[in-house]
Amino acid sequence: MSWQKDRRGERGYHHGNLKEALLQAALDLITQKGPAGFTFADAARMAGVSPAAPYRHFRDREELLSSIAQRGFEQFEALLTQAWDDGRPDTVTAFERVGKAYLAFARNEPAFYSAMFESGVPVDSSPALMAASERAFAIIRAAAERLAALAPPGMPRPPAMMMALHIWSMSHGIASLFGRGDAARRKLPMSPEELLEAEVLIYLRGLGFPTDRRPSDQKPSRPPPVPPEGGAPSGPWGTRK
Amino acid sequence: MSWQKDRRGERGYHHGNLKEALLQAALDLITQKGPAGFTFADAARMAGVSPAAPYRHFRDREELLSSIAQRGFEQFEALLTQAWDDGRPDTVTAFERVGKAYLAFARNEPAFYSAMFESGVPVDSSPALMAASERAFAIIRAAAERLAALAPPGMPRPPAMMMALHIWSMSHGIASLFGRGDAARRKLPMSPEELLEAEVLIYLRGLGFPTDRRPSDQKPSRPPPVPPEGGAPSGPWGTRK
DNA sequence: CACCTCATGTAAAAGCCTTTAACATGAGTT
DNA sequence: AACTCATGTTAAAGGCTTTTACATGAGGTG
Repeated sequence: MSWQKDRRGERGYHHGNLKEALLQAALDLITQKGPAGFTFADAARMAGVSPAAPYRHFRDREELLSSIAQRGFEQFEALLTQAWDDGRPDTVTAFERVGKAYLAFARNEPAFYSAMFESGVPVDSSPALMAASERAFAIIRAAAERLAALAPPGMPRPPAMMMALHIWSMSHGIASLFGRGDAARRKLPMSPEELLEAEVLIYLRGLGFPTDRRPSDQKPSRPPPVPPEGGAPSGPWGTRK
Repeated sequence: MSWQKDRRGERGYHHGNLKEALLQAALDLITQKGPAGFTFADAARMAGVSPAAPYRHFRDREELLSSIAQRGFEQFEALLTQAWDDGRPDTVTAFERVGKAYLAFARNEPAFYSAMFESGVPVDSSPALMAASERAFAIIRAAAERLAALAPPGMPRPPAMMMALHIWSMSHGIASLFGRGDAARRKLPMSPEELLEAEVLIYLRGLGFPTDRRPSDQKPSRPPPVPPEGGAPSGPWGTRK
């Protein structure tokens, strides 16, 4: 925030930090009007420069969008990394934190999120973007890898890569359909977080994980054949019918 | 196709079927250049009318997009209905057909799909759009309802609505991330269909469904505690490790 | 059949965006 | 002090969107 003109509107011929200012302006605009509504000229205006100035920093409007998407993936990766926390305190807990972080990102950074996934910018539009995207996914993949190692033996077990893609698609599907607090298009009878948590729990149970509550990291000797004796409600969706 | 001008380019002052022509043109344009690249003027040009003509049929560009999205949902609903086929020959088979239909729609009708989900048009932008969207989801919901009724007792069981949302989010997540053959952004080590099928199978197993192969519609008396004796590989992802 | 009228098109114009080209400034270097 | 190159500016071409005023002609009326 310190790049701003010296106090009152003053600013020499040169901006001093136009690239950053443009990225920030674009982000704000996307937040307000969606990735489609954002305009190169608007961003320039917001930064206080002429409409041609941005071309010194970005080949065109799409390159700006792509840069934003790239930064989005970088922040996304940081957030996921932090959520994963290398699997502490236990793999499953950390894993679910990653899912929630995914939703949190979509909700808290809708501008980034839409630049990343809904702006029409192809991931392969730049190698840097592609790389950033892959680094972010690598976190999910690493988490899936660890989780896969815990899967009870004796159960058919998909490759870790596939598990990672499953988790990614669940998170992404929920975030896309119901995720953004503001642009939330559809009404839900529950929070996206609850929805995702339940989905992941059922999925993990399908892989043989015990899911009655926080399981420890020790592999169970067998898959849990039956829910906790007697029929007390379990799982995140309340009482069974 | 019969509305066309009388043979060779001739066309009176009036077009005769401009609204349809515009919708079709827009669809073609979106297919080629994405929902962002499509232009009102382009559609007019393609239909052979002046740039102002479309305004006699659509309030603005967004209303055209919204109309396309609406038709998309209608076709989507029809496709899902057909896939579901009221649960024949058995609920699980039909259910998986619905998932595949979802992916097929995304792949075969990318223009509709992006107008529906990625064009920035909010579902609540028109009551008709909202209604069409809800009718499509209702198919998934109905299928989930039937499936839920089959879930083995003795297992915690989420509401059918939640199951429907889970299935929707899985399908949508995969379709969005990996779905479009052409605009396919990311490489996958398998087809989206395989990915989704595996995901749904694991999910259903998590709900206590037997998934070793086509289960019949009769409820099993107990959840299947252990995979088929002996350890022959099962499930859609090959041998277990 | 002559006449009316209204939906549907056209033309023209205002306003905004994008992008390029030619020119201006001034920060950092020598 | 002089140079130079990155970074801004102005001007202009070309599109798109949207509105306004006007034109056409299809279908209904008497």
